[in-house]
Amino acid sequence: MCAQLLRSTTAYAGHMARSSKPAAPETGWLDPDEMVAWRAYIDSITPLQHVLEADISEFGLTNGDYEVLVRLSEQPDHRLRMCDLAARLGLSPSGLTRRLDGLVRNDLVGREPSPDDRRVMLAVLTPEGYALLVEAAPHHVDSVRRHFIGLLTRREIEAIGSAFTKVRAALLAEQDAAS
Amino acid sequence: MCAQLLRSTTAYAGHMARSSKPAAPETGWLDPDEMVAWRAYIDSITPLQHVLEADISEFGLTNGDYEVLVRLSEQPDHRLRMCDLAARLGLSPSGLTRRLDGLVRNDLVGREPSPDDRRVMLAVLTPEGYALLVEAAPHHVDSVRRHFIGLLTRREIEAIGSAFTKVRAALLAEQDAAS
DNA sequence: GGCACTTGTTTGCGCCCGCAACTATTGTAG
DNA sequence: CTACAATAGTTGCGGGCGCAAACAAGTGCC
Repeated sequence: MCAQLLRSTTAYAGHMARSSKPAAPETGWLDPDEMVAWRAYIDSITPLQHVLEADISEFGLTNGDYEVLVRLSEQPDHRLRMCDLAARLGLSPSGLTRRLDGLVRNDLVGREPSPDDRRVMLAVLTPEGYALLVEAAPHHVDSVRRHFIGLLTRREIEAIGSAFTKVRAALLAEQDAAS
Repeated sequence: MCAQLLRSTTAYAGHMARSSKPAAPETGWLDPDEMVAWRAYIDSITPLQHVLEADISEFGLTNGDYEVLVRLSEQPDHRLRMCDLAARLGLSPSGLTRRLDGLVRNDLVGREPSPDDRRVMLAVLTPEGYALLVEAAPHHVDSVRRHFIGLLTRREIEAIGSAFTKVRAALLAEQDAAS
């Protein structure tokens, strides 16, 4: 419980001993509430991904595979340019190529050249892929509820929604600015 | 914005068309608030890890390396059994072995056999490792504040703290029960 | 004390994925 | 029209990491 604070104060004390300035550049160290939030978040995300992965593996999918199917299913024509799909998944171009390789092997996704631009390949959800998504989605949602959403109060859910919406927007703005 | 809902309703409609039952097994689909929270969270964690990784790379560290140094620094004697360290990091035994390989090569961490149990190796923070942590920590905290904590209200910080504390506790209890 | 059983760590293998290099188009000047 | 830049995608390479097997060492039971 207070290990998080010990952690920070340990390094902080060391920093204090070596630094001539009284505190960090401009923002300062995390206060107890901030530290609790950050540590709980950091300690949760990895195991949370792991349990979701374990649950979805029942359908022969990885978390990443599932996310591909979801993104394609969101499109009216069930297809998406590789680069757009990569951006939505936060994946590098090469990473997306390999991931699609696996899905294409299993006939869950197809590749087709775009008629508009001969550079682009479209990833297209196959009927099999859509059927598998439809089958897996309720179980996935159930898994999310059991391990995450279902543990929270309405107030916490709303706060997480507004908080991470801001975080996501800031990250998107930052990477847009970098381009 | 409403893509999250479209996403879910798309798959949900497909499921409805194929299922004879009126809804998911017992819990049901995510309502709008829950969906916003889940999607914002899922869309944030990967890019958030990426920016933190980019910031910490200034010190020649990966996020995972940094976490090793932190966990060791939390211990009074700056050492930890491999298996305990692996558990704290959510890493498999083999994963931890390789990660330590890198840190040992850079003299940030040392290995020493435990005097109590000749099976166990202790990972020990070297003076260089501790010095690097002390140097990097304020910048890391600043990065966390700029990309995450600093964007949130006090209410959101408290809610995230209590929410993920519960999530983490449930995940730990679950994996303890599995052993 | 000996023999099974558990625990702690490392290694072989394979998968995932990012980076840099390369190819194929398309867009833009001149 | 041609040359150069920008964009889309794939491939070679290397690093990170999980799983299963191997091995070492401790524990329990007779």
